[in-house]
Amino acid sequence: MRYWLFKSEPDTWSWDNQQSKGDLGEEWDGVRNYQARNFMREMALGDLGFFYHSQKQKAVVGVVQIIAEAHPDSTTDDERWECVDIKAVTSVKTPVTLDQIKATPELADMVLVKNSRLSVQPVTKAEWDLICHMAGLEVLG
DNA sequence: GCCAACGTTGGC
DNA sequence: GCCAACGTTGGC
Repeated sequence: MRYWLFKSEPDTWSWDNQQSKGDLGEEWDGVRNYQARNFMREMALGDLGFFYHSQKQKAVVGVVQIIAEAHPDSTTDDERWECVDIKAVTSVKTPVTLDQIKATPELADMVLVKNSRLSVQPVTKAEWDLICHMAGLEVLG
């Protein structure tokens, strides 16, 4: 079991949008970055991830699960680009903001902090557990 | 709205 | 294979 973080601009695709898809989930399409794509190729069915709102809110707002491993991105004919499907699992009780993450020494090495432009990124088990705790969630996975 | 950081593209 | 130019992202 590995852990991930998916970043989205809420104006483009929000947590509400994601939740409205229910258990059917949705393709995490549109990624045009090799690093992000490579992480998606590493994802396994059942892996969990955080759903992060960039821009205005800048906070972890939900938990998602991988429901389909990497496959061609239906929004392009360019076969380089692949994506996974994810579904919403649960909303956080309390959003965990970027400010909080930055202010937490144990989270200072997160990719979210170190490489703020990467839209799909790995999260360590320790980071996962701590953020779940900060979000008011039972630790999942 | 600005700008820094970063990734990609294309010419050489 | 290098590097300048360009486009995009995301925090501020």
